[in-house]
Formats: sequence, C-alpha cells, structure tokens
Amino acid sequence: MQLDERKMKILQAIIRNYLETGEPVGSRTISKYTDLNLSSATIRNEMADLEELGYILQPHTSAGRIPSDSGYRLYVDNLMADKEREVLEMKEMLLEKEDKMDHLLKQVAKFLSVNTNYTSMISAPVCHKNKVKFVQLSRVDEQQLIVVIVGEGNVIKNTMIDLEEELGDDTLLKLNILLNTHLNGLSMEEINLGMITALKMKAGVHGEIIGKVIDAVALAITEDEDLEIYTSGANNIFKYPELADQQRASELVSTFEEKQLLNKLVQETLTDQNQTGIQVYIGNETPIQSMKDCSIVTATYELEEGMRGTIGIIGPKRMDYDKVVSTLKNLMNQLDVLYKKKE
Amino acid sequence: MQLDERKMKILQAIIRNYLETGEPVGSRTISKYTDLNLSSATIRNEMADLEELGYILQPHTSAGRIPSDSGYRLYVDNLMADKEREVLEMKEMLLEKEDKMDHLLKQVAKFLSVNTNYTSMISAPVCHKNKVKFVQLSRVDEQQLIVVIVGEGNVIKNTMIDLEEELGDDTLLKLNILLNTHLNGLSMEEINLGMITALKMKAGVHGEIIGKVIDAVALAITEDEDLEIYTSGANNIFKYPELADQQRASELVSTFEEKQLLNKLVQETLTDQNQTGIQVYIGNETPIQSMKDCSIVTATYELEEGMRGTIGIIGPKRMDYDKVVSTLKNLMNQLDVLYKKKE
DNA sequence: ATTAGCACTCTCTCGTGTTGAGTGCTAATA
DNA sequence: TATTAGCACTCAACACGAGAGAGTGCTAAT
Repeated sequence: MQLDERKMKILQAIIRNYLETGEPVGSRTISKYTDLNLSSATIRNEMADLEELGYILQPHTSAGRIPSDSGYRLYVDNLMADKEREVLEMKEMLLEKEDKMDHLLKQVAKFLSVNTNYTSMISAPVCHKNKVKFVQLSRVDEQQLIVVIVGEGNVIKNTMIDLEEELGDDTLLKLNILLNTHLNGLSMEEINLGMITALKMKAGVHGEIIGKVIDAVALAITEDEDLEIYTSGANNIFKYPELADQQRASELVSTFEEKQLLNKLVQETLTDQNQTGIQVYIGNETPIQSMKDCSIVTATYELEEGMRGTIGIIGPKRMDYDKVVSTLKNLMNQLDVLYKKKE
Repeated sequence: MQLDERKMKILQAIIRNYLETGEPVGSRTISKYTDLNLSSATIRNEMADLEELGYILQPHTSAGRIPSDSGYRLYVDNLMADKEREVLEMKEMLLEKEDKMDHLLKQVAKFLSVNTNYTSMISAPVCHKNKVKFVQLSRVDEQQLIVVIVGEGNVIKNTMIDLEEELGDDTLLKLNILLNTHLNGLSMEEINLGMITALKMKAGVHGEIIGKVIDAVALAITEDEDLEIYTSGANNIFKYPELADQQRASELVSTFEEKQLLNKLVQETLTDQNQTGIQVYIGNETPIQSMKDCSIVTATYELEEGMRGTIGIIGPKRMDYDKVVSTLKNLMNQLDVLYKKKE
C-alpha cells in the first residue's frame, strides 16, 4: 500500500483539524471538512489504511484518529508552506533596541511566548571562536587587581584578583604589555594550558605571583562557558490539556527551570545543522526525555563568526508548526537586520 | 469568650495535624492525638468555640476543621520554637564557595527548595548605598571605550561607549583623573543629575564629546538597578494538592517566571523590617495576589552596609513554619560566617 | 471504486444509592 | 458545672449502572 495524493489530503485534513481542536477527529468531520466530496465511509477506509501505514492512531476503538509522531513528521516535512506574516509587530518590538544582550534575549523569549502561546527558550550566544580584542589589568587598591577582557562582539568578562604580595606598578605595566601582545587576536579556544605555561615562562623572572595572576586571567577567559538560557511562557503549557495534568506539568516546569537539561537541546541544535537553520523535533525525537509529549522547534542564530545561539519553541505535538516556523524565520531576519545596522 | 490554655493546645494540635496530612481534622483525631484526655464531644465543643473565634473553619458542614489565616498567624507568632537543625548539610553545601555572586545565589535557591520541598526565591543584593571604589575608562580601539566601575563588595559594572569623534590619549587620561577624583568614595545614590552636570562643567573645555562619555558613565552607574531574582523548585507546588490545580498552578508558575511580581515582595520585605529579619506572610497577607493561597516566609540578608537582599520560601499555607524559619535562620548565620571569612 | 446502512464498541455524563467521617444537640453523669 | 455518651443528621466521596453519542468495521447495494 502506498501514500497516494488522496490519502495525503486526508491526512493533512486530519492533522489540521486536530491542531485546532485537540480532539480525535472522526470520518464524518473529514468528509465535510475537505473539498474531496467523499462519504464518511470512504474516508473510514482510507483512514484504516493511514493507520496501517502508521501515520495516525486511535486512542481507543470507536474514537476518532489522532496524528502519530510520523504523521506529524510527514506534515512538517511536506505540507508546510513558508508564509510571511506578522513581520510588523516583530519589527516594532525588536526596534526598541536594547544594548545589553541579556535584556534583548529576555525580550525575544517573552515576545515569542506571548506571540505563539507556547513556551520559548533562548540561549545566549556561546563564543568558543570569539577573539580577544582587549585585555587590561588594573589596580583597584593595594590588595586587589581587576582583569577586564573584551572580545569581538563586545563580550565583556572580568574577575577580581586578590593579591597576597606586593606588586609594583612597573610590574603591572609589564604584565599588561605581555598579556596584550600575546593574547590579542587569539580566540578563546586557543588560550589553553600550553599557551598559559608559555606565558608564564616568558614572565618567569618576575616570580611566582605573576603565575597566579596569569592563572586568574586564564580562568576568566575559559570559565563561564556555561549555559545562559532564558525561558518564557512556561505557564502556557496549561493551555493544552494534554500537557496540563499534574505529572507532566510538574516535569515540564522543572525542566524549564533546570536550564541544564535545556542545554542538551542547545548542544544538539548547534551541532546537527541543516540548511535552513530550523529544526523540528516531534514527540520522541526530542533529546529531552521529559518533553516526549511535546514538539520542539529550534532555530540557530548567528551574530557573527563563531557566536551562535539557539532559540526554541516548546509546545504540544499539535502545535501550529506553520506559524511557529514562519515566526522564527522572521525573527532570524530581524536579528540579522538589527545586527547589520549596529555594525 | 476567650482563648484559654486548653483551647490553645487544641488549636495547636489541629494545626500540627493539618500540616502533616493536608486533610481537615476531626474531633476524634484530636481526642486521641493530644495528651489532654478529653472526649471527642468536649473537643467538639471547644472546636465550635475556636471556630466562632475565627481561628479555624469548616470547608463544609460535617467535615473536620482546617486552620484559618488567623489561626496560622497565632501559631506562627506564639508556638514556634527556635530549633537548631540541619546545620551540617547547609555548611557543607555553602562551603563549596563560589566566587561569582550569581552562582552562589542560584545555589542557595536550589538548596532551599530541595531542602524544604517548597519553592524558593532569592534576590541579588541591591546596592543604593554601595560606594564607588574604582573607575576606569580605557580605549579598546579607535572607536570604542570601555568603562569599568568597581564598588565596595567588588560589584563590577561595565559599559562600552561608541565614539563618533577622535579622543586623544591625553584627554582620556584627564578624564580618568577627573572621574576618579570626583566619584571615588561616593555612593551610587549620590551620583545624580546635579553631580553629573557639575562634572560636565569641570570638563567643559574639552568639548561636547566628554559630556557624552560622562553621560555613559553615569548611566552605567545608575542603571541596572533592576531586579535580579532567582527562583528554584517551582515544580514543588505540584506536591501540594491544594495548589496543584490548573488554575492556581498556572498562575503560580507564571508568577515565578515574571520576576517583576516577585520584586514587590522584595521591596516589601526590605522596607517593612522587624528585629529578627524574618517575616511570615500568610494567605491574604501576601503582597502578591496570585499567592493568596500560599504562605511566604522571607528573610533579609545583609552582606555589608547598604547591600541587602531577600530570600523567600513560598509554599502552601500548611507549610512547616518551624522548619522553614529555622532553616532560614541557619542560612543567615552561614552567610554571615562565609562573608566574614572572605573579608 | 464508492456509498448507505447497521450492529457494535467505547467513552462520557448523569443520577442514584451507599458509606463513612464528622458534626450538633440532648440528656445523663461525676 | 464541666464533661461525656449517644443519637440523628449532613455531606463529600465513591461505586454502579443506564443512556446518549460519537465513531468504527463490515456487508451489501450502487
């Protein structure tokens, strides 16, 4: 048996209907819903076929059909049109431009969740390949130094260093020169242990305290590679009865809170890239166990070489894929525009 | 009618029992539960009195009694003992000392929620009174400066400034001297508009660009006064049936997410201080509408003069007040110890 | 190949009766 | 006078069964 065009249309109709209502859909409904002019009996036969093919299922005998994961998958892969919508509101909202990255991210997350009625998440761009643009070591008082490191894209990092010994102003100056000449232009990735020991060698004569300072600098650069993920609209899951029962809701809420789990998703998205930058995980395809009853649409954004982050929309399997995907695409465009402007 | 000692004991017994079970408690239970050796009939009479006094209520005729808000209030005010418990685990956990403040805060929130089975929140210390210790303006490249400001307690702020005009190295040096001599030692509050215009006057000869730079510096100091609040254990509300129904759960989840609302709580706590630093809001006493079925226990911590934050535990009205309060008290002590050590 | 018709299945809802916990009241008791 | 035993009453919770309704699969007719 094969999936001819009519079966396809029926499947599409079933999914569309289910997306709206959330209820199993019966043959009679389809018979009227489509412009195929077929009786409910014929639809029933076709539906039996579709079920055998695995695209739809019955929650119980004598209920209507609901789409299976592979049904959704087919729908997403084939039926989705690229509509361009809602560009206006989005533009407006992004144009209240925020300098601070994290504010922007929070706003984007909020916008997405309000706009789609699903839960959204956004990860701050990670910057392994980000290059060091500027390093400075300054004295705050007798016992404390501050290290400021600025990377491409104006990513700023800083750490305080507690001194246990004297450190003369001349030594400080030398250290600054040393750091700048050796670290400038290097990517954060390239500053590894070997690099550090080499630096220490060069500074060797100045004694062991400099080793400590350099260690602190290295730490400031390498650390903090950890996840910064913002979520918004977690309460939207309560709008979908199939997710809102205690068990599931509790799991989902704690997943959104434990950003660690979401990081899995980010990792997966960043590595497993396709051409459009948009990926859809349906049901069990998701890398996060607790979301096996959800679907996730993710997009990767790239601010500049090596600075990439992930945006995700999490909702029920009957999510309006069409709308979500086009919303995300638009958002990407807007981000691009915004970023280009600022350059 | 008055609240004699026997009524008090019965009330206490009712509340204790209700805290454990979450079910309305009947007269027979109390008759056995307490060491008063009274029959259920007597208890019934007393309970009728207690109800008339407003300390307990019946969800419906012929159900047992549950504590009213004022019942809980009485309990909290009078019956609570200062037990010292669980100091060990807490100590251990805090001693993985974290340099970064926000990590520490997250960890504390997590610890509290895991430890109490309620939801916790913690606000980062706000620092109106925090004093400027160090200001530095450095050139990153031809078009960009970075401002680094370090306050007491090593609170670091920084902003990038985009230059549209040339700015000579000598001008930069002068600016640095100007900023440091005038701002050092001032509290963040004191740096207001008047202060800024005075600064601009002094720098006046150097033209309008310096005005811009100073504005940016002022912005960096005054802005970002906004809330940073971490929550943890939001999913714990699902453990308490009286909070877990869709309506309530949804509201609560979104409240925890919208940190803006929590900020109300922080404000309230910081202003309305009592001697112990610990406050308990029961039911409708809470400043946050969506938590009217909850109780909130808050504590204020102070790292040093003018750097105060709030910790809160949010749970059902039948929360184990005893445990929560003593946990918070211990935590305060630990924070004190930890902080003193680092000084 | 499609359709009408029919018997069948299963969920959902609603009403009913039953159970059990808990009460308030009254009369007896210490 | 304070306490207690006893009893009738109330109400939520649960289980049960009937009936409705939606939907199916199969068969026979078109």
